[in-house]
Amino acid sequence: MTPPTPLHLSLAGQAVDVLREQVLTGEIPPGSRVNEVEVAQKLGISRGPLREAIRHLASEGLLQLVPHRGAFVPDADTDEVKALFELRTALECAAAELAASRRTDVDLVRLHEVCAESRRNYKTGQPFPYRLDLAFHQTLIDAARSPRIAEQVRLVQQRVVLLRSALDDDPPHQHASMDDHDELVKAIENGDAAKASTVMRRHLSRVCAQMLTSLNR
Amino acid sequence: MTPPTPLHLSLAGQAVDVLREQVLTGEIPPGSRVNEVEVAQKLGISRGPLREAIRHLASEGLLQLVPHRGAFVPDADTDEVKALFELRTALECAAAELAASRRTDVDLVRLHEVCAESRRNYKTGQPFPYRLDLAFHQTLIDAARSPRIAEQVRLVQQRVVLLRSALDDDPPHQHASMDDHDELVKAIENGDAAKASTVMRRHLSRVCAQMLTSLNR
DNA sequence: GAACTGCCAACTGTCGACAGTTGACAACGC
DNA sequence: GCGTTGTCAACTGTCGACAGTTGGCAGTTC
Repeated sequence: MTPPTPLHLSLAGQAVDVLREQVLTGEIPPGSRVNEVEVAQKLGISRGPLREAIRHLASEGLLQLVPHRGAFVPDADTDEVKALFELRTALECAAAELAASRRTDVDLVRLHEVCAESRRNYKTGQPFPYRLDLAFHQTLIDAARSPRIAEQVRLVQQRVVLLRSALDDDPPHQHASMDDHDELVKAIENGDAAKASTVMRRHLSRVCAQMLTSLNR
Repeated sequence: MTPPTPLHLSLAGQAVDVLREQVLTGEIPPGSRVNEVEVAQKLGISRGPLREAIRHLASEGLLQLVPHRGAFVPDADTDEVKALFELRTALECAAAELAASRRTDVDLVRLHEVCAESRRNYKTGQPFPYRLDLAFHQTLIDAARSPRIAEQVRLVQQRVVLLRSALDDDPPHQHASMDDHDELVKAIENGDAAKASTVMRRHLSRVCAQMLTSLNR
């Protein structure tokens, strides 16, 4: 039981969750417009809370607001991918450095576990699920113990997911990614911040390059 | 006259500007609450646009939302300062590296000019104005030519300004800061990304330490 | 006197309606 | 035919009012 728990999310909060899901899964495709009255009716709420939800998602970069025109799902674009990965690199390299000096034994166990699951999945011959890639980076971020950096990384990763859905990207090259991840864990385990940062940079640069290839075809 | 110019910022947009100013200058002091009806009346608008403005500022970190209680100006707090400067260091070090490899001659002129103005100000014996410090960092960020990083840096610096107003911080040590800035410009001029990053890290760590001292007294 | 209970005012969350703007299409002039 | 102008429907921006929640205060009980 949760006695005085306001598990009662506001309508705006619920709308944020639903809309975010629909945007990230591509249910609302990139480039399309979000009609306030239409969506509000569909969700069974009035325009007020929905507007708040839209503005919130816009602040996360999942929607673009145009005055008097409405909200649009941003489309993939080369410059945006580059700019986003420059930000992601700055954040995640810093996180990798911090993780190397702050990680606990529990963090290491978790990191190894994610890597192990990736290898198990690899043996099945199935494609590398984004879920596992995200899980790895999430675990690493947590090990860095820097709430503000973690917050920003989460937002950036969210936008990367959106970009992927926009350009139906191939799944990441599992073998290369797995090796990068393993090397990262090793560096973090050894407390080698410089190495961790270098590996992370190489890893992200590879992922970015792949997305740019997907974009230009 | 501005014929078809939509220089006509929406009421919500105007409210954002006014409120941001009031929060950053401490006119609405840290810890205090923003009453929707009261402020809306004062601004001569209804609660709708004001709510949007409040939510927007909350997404920038200048206000904290508490369900069913309202919006509060966040108060200074040691952990928050540390976490914020970890984020700022990650972003500005990356920016310094990028600036070292991307800066144009015009960028260098601008950077030198800001440094020169700081030295001129120093000779007058007046305290180091935040304006000059901000101008330097802003110029450096522009030279990095990374829009997403620039955007985040601006948000972080804004929160630093808020923290300063919260703990009526001493102005930065002009001499040390000026030296740091000069060294940074030199590294950027030489295209030495590693050096630029190192100097920036030292600079920010010094500024952070000073803020923490101000906080504990 | 301390703890509990029930009320109350203040405020936020939500709604429906009106006003202003935009983009598109049709009518018009050349 | 092509550019211009006028009109209109659709949509966003804004408003005022109602409903639900919160924290505090008075009253009650032990």
